Amino acid sequence: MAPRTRRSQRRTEALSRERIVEAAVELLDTAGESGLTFRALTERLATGPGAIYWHVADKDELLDAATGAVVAAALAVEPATHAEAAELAKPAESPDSPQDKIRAIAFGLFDAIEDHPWLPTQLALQLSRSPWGSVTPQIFEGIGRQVRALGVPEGHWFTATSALVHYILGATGQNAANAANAANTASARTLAPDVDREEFLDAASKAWGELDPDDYPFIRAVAAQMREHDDREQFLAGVDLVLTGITALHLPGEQDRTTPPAT
Amino acid sequence: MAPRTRRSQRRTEALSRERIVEAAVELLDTAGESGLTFRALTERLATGPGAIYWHVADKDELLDAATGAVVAAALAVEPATHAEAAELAKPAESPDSPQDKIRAIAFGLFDAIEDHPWLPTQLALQLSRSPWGSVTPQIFEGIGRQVRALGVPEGHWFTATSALVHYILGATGQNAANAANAANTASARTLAPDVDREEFLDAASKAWGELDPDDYPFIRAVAAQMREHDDREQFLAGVDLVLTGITALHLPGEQDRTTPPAT
DNA sequence: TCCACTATGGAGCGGTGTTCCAATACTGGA
DNA sequence: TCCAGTATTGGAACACCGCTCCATAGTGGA
Repeated sequence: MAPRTRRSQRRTEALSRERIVEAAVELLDTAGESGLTFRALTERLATGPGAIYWHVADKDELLDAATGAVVAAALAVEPATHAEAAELAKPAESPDSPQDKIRAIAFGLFDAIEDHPWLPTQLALQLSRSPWGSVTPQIFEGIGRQVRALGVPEGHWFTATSALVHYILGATGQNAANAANAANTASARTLAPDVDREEFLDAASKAWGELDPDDYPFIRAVAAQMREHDDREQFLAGVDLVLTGITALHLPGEQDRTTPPAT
Repeated sequence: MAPRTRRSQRRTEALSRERIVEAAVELLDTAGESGLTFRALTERLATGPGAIYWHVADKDELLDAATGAVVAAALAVEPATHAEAAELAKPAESPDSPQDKIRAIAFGLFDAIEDHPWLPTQLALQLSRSPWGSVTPQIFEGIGRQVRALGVPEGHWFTATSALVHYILGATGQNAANAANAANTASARTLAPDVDREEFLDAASKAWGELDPDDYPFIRAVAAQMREHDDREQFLAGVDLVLTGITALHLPGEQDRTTPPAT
């Protein structure tokens, strides 16, 4: 059982589930997924494993909680923060449209991986391990409300929402690797603009380019675009693609409100 | 280094990377992800860890190889095997259309999780860990060729293919949990039709239905559909949704060839 | 004052991935 | 045919992990 009431102060700040989760997130951020260890955690919190296990059942549960906390923070950001990206692509569209809100959620998660490179892996794990956990529903709910607001008929809510969520989580995950590289060196947003990100993409697209041309003609063909693409733009294009599918399929009267044919 | 030439027979079948990967897949299938242990592997192959490490660098590399082998097998199945599902939804469409081939690939992977419940987790992990590995390109290439065949302009190949691949892998993953349950009891295809699958979905949708109605109104609303939906049908609907987005966005002249407005 | 209960920290257990190394199987050349 | 020398093997040992168990300390109520 967990502590029920808050008690008087101790010499050191009392241990709590929140403090543990917070420490776990920091460890994940600074030391990577393999850095989150009960040993490291006990050292950081100046306690023993037993104390931690009184607040948390499992390492899995701890990972769940850490992921949930980060996702909640990412979803709680002011939607306007990410409006730039949305307006970047559709200046003519109402800024409060469900489409824009979906894009805002998507970018909220997309941007969260910059500080938390371990996020996509955990999201993917929890999606395929326990979809009914505490974190997947957060995302599903956020996207789903906007799908409903779009006017999608109720019978298709699940499919439409799933398509969006899966794309967002998948694409976010694919971009995790480079983000991890960028984050490992110095503060991410500084000038020195991703020297090793280039290096990394070089290696990746080189690896793809070196695949057997007979077996992988398509991949070799897109390897070039891979190197030049802008992550956020590409990501947004994918979200809009799914949005287009939803509106074209379920809102026959409103195709014009979605992305016009690309240039 | 790996063995270069095949040698004469030994008393026991010579150890080889193939034999190791094969054993790993069997262990994963029968004992789950936690069942793949170097100890279990050495016992099954009647050897020591050192011998295995001469053929395989890492446990990660072993998992990669196992995943790659299973994916290759799944993609190699006769496309007609899964045509049923495609025709189920669009009897009027040419059976060899790129759309149908994409659906066939999707169902190939979808069906593979029945025998290999660990697949989606590994796919998700490798997608977010090393997208340039040996398994992601296989899927990307297969889907990408059909995207190209659809007539999508080259500049959008990457986005369109990504959207499809991410949806397929994500949705496959989400369905992994129930499949795992179904597989754990007796042979999967037998009569006794998923007693515990129902049980499982009950628990899942019940858990969703019990979420705080104030925080999760949307999820509670779809929890009902969740229980009744047919996995394959739902999965197909998602694939078609993305396909519709692709054609509507990039092939303005051919919307009529894709899914008509649902009933 | 005593007691039941919450909460803590540490010793230690079983198990894991991995390394290291001595011993063996095998090969090509003398 | 024998003999280096390399390719391959099996097993002991290591460092580390998640986790359990337990003796103990703090706390509030009777």
